[in-house]
Amino acid sequence: MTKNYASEISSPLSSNHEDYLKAIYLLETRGQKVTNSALSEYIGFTPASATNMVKKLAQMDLVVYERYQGVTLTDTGRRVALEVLRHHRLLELFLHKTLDIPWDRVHDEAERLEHVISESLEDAIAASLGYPKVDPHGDPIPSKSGEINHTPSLPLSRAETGRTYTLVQVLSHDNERLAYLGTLGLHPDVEIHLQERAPFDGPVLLVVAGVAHALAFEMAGLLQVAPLPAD
Amino acid sequence: MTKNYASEISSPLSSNHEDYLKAIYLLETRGQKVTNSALSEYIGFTPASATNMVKKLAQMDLVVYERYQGVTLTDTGRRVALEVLRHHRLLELFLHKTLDIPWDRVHDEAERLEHVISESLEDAIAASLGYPKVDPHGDPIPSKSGEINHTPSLPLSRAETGRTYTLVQVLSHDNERLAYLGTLGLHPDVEIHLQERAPFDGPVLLVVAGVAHALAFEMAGLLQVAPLPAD
DNA sequence: CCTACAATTTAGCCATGACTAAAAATTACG
DNA sequence: CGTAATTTTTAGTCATGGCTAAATTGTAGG
Repeated sequence: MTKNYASEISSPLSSNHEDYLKAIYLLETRGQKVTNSALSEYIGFTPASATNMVKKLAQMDLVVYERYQGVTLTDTGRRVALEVLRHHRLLELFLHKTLDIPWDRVHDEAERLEHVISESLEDAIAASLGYPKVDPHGDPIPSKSGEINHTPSLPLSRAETGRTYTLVQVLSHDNERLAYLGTLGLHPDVEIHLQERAPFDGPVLLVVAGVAHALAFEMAGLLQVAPLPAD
Repeated sequence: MTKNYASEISSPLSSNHEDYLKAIYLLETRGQKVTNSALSEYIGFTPASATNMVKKLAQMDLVVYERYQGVTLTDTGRRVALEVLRHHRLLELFLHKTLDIPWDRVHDEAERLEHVISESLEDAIAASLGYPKVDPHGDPIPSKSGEINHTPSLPLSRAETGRTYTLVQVLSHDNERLAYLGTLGLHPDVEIHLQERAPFDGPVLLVVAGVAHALAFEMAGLLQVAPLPAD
């Protein structure tokens, strides 16, 4: 299990180290400052444990940490986080496409597998999938060198009525929600016609594959869409 | 990662627990009594560590352990060992067939993956492979209910000269040895004609796919063969 | 600007499971 | 059958990384 980032790092990283780094990355992406309590809530440990771990990550130069001020990834830390995220998303797609595992069940499995696959297995998986760019939820898969490109998109809840969009990304890892959305045919790449929006952030009326559905406002906020090219 | 054996077991098992149980199973299969030092050597820890762990496994009713007398699997312990072994061998075959990973590189990968795949992923893998009976080395894959059938076979080093055999199993996990055997075309299911044997456990002359090779006695001892049905 | 409240960190505890060194039991041989 | 050599276990240490409770720091409102 020689890792790509192995050369840059003093001591080997546990699954937990990797989970923390991944969490910090994802929280940083959300924009706000990453406090230890936000981090602890995200990973499901107590704030004290997060402080503890963050200190260790700082010693390894994976994060910059100043007491009471929150935490930031270093370049090396970001490399690690992106590698884990690459593993995760490649695995999700692989499980979905190669083993027909429904998109609402790939996350938990990938969550464990991501920490134990070797670089060469990662490569083999990427090759067998044709070097894909997004996972089954439309989340971008970082490249081997750590680049990640976010396709421009907007939440369906803010889109214009009367227009047709392509669904590019579903911002949820909640199994039940995903299963529900799946029953409506709402997967990335599907076309959605936005028929009507109730006022005051009310539900949304949309048409997918000729069938009309009502969707709660907050649910529509999870659906990132892009206008059709010729629209 | 709800395990099949979960219902029978008090506390969850770590990867290490599973590795110990698997090792005990494999050593038991070899026939001799499983001492803690044999066990410790097999798994690569000190004898003291093995004693330590064996005590814990005994508390969990996974093994029967009597001081200075070695260790034996209970029925539950054997169930766990066979489940891990099933994971391992299914994964080896899956990596080999689905991702074209050479047979001399599947072992180490499977060694880590076996501890983290869910029962449902195990099922999906087994189904996608058509419920196979053996892994790429010819080792039998235990069934979901814990049955395992050893095809009758004999080591090539004890076979009769002048006859043709089917290679059914290669008893080695050493990467280099496997790679070497692979270059000779020696994979399970291949036909081997045993041409000649040097006396006093000397090398063996055999023909594989029309090509003659000399093989050291000990290497031939790793090749389990069965006589051709009509021979 | 000072106090009260919330967020954060520290201190100290626990379980896990490796290790070494010393003690105890077993085995083997004269 | 008793003693020496070997095997095995025990005792005690360490690192990891979670936890709770207490102390500290930051922040917001009067």
